[in-house]
Amino acid sequence: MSTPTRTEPIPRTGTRAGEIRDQLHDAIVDRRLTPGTKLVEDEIGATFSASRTVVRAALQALAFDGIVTLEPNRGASVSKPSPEVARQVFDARRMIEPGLALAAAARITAADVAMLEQHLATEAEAIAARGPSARRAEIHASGELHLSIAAIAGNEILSRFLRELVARSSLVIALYGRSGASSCARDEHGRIVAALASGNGRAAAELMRHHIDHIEADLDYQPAGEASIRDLLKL
Amino acid sequence: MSTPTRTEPIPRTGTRAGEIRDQLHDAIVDRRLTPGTKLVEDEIGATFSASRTVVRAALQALAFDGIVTLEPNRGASVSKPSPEVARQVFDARRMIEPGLALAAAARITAADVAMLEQHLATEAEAIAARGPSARRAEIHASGELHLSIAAIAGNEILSRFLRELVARSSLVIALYGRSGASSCARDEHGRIVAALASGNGRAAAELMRHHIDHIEADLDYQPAGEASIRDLLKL
DNA sequence: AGACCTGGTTTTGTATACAATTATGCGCTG
DNA sequence: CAGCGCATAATTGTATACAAAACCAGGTCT
Repeated sequence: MSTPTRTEPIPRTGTRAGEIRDQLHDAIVDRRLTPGTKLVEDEIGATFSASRTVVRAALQALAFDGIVTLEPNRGASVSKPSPEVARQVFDARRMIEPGLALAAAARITAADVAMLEQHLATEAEAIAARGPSARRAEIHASGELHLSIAAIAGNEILSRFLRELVARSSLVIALYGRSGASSCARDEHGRIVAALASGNGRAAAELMRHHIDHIEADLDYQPAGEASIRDLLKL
Repeated sequence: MSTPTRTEPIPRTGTRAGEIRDQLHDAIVDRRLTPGTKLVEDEIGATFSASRTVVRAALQALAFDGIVTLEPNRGASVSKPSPEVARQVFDARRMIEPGLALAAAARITAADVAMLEQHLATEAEAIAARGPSARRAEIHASGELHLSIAAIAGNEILSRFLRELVARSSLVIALYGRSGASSCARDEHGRIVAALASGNGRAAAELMRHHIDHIEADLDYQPAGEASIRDLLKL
């Protein structure tokens, strides 16, 4: 390999696949890698100076999360959730997140409130800024807020579920979103945080439910790609 | 779709690793492999005549489901969920399953009802019979009923979440259960199915919530193993 | 022209080899 | 006889080799 000497800063074993998985995860969630992109094992391995063995482990992990699709003998690619799956993602979020908000309201501390408001500030900053990098930061901050609320609720299993749902949501929005209701969403985020801060769990849960409705309402479940051709011919 | 029972489980990599994963999954869920059991790659490979490569993929998949724990450089073992994790499992089920029952009631067909009643019959049969094999069948049937209700609700993502939660529940019950409230549970299963069959979603959801409460009430969250020694010394 | 074979190329699936790490057993010492 | 090192065995982490499958391009036949 390219490392004849043992000067590696972090030679931690077992962390290599996790590193690659996280990098790919971030790249997919903030849309540097868009749905449908082929993920060739050799390329990724070359990029991260790792063997296919560890790359495969990383891809498998992402496949479990549903954001990468593995087709036998055909390799991995960034998932393209169907409209049906997209609906299921938001149904699942509607089922989980209001309850999570309710639980969070019962356990939230002053430090938690400060952290959430920090997230809001970061998000506002990203929204105000221009450029694709700011868009990525916005997506990241928005997801982070939802995940932070889940973390406050204190259930790691549900947090993990939500992590998957948030990641899949990003793919769904990339495919079916019609731009710009983000500012609306940010305002809703503020209200949710306010409700949580005042300990009003019921209100937070209700706001969260509406928030998810609004996000989904901004989508246009027209199948992308080949189906759009078919639809165009019909019109 | 008003799908039958067919819920495709989890993304499959090859077919080989999936086979091993499913076999191990079943073995863990119906307690032929108990919490803490070491899972050595070579042994499993020899058992299934497969190389360590595929075995590792299978173990990784099970680790992602939370029923196998992977410690770096130390290998895999059947998970021993802590009382804390156990509580989180049931909290998560309380958050998901009543809503799933509600959704199922709105979509259930006559064929679905017949299938659920078939499950009830199988379960009753297993309960009546003696021996460890019957116990395994009982556990299996009980889990299958919950998963079938999820399948009727028609959300594959939530079905997968519940699949994980049911599997983890089996580990939790193996560790902290104090035997025999199963018959009680079966009765509750019958009532839930009846509510679903009559289209009474609210009732089904409420019954489901209580059912989960009852399952958890039968647990004794005393840490097994070393902690019990400590407790014994204190008494 | 279009469908269809066909060879070479790419990419994945699986096994295996070797290095790194952890577990184990045994003799030694006090 | 308990405790401690140290050599050795087991086991995991990672890279690589090779076979099978899919992909691609060009040429042939109808």
